[in-house]
Amino acid sequence: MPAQTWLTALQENGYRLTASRRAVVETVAATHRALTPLEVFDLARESHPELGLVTVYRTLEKLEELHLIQRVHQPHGCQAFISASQGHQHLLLCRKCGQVIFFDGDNLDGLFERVIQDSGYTIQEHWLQLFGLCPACQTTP
Amino acid sequence: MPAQTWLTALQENGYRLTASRRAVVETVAATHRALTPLEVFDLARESHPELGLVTVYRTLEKLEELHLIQRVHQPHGCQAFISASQGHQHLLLCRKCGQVIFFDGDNLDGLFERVIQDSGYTIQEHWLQLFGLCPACQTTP
DNA sequence: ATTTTTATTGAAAATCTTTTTCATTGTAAA
DNA sequence: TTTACAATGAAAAAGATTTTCAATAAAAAT
Repeated sequence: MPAQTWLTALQENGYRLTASRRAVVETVAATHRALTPLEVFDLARESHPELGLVTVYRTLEKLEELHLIQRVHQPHGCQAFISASQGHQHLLLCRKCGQVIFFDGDNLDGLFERVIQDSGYTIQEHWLQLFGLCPACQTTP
Repeated sequence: MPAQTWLTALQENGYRLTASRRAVVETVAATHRALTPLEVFDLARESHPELGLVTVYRTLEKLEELHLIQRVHQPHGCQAFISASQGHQHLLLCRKCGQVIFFDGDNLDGLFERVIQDSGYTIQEHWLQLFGLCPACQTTP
């Protein structure tokens, strides 16, 4: 949502502010579902037709590096991105419309503890994603 | 591990038993880390040099369809597969050597319940993956 | 304001991965 | 055996992503 925040973040990290980047950022920030690079390209070109696909790839790369967006993994593919508003969050995706909502799962610690005990592994990172139907898509068949 | 079981499963589902399929199945069944199609190809060709990459793709597709293998999602890519021994399981991956172990997380139900309440979504499926270091890789820097 | 420096851009080409096509081969059923 | 047709591998096609490069534009220096 906060397109301006992202632009500022890019600038603060030594990246220049360009019309192309602005178009990409505004597109991703305004969309509440995961978008592939090609989808970003098509949407962003509506407001900035000169945009090149390469720039979309490069901008998404930087946004991911700054943790402003995160990759969404789905059975069909894993090249879609969505705004990663606040820190580490888990995803709940609607299988029909693609709408994504975030939630945090604080109570995973007990499980992790058990797995660490049993396996001898150290745990550095985790992914949790749920798939289902959003309220709207439950009613429309 | 049970290469023969997989071959039987393929046969029972109307697929023919060929030397190429055997080579792919044995390779995946014998490996305890996720393999990409290309890695399967290279490994399987050691014992069956006539194997074509296309057949690897096609065989992996069938094994996945029969739930004998499952896709492993990692930051670097999501085209790797690993044996899916028993039903739905969660993954714990070593970031250094790639070794994968499975665990089940029965106590996620409370979390799911809360998310269902809060979001209004129905939940059909979930993915949980942990990343860390296996005991061996913790000591070798 | 103007100039200078240099990151960024988009088009085209190159790379990689995956899928399709198709004539040939090999498996399983008759 | 013979027959039917699923499965194969090579080559081509299709897609996705990355690299190259000359031109451009943003920010810094003047």
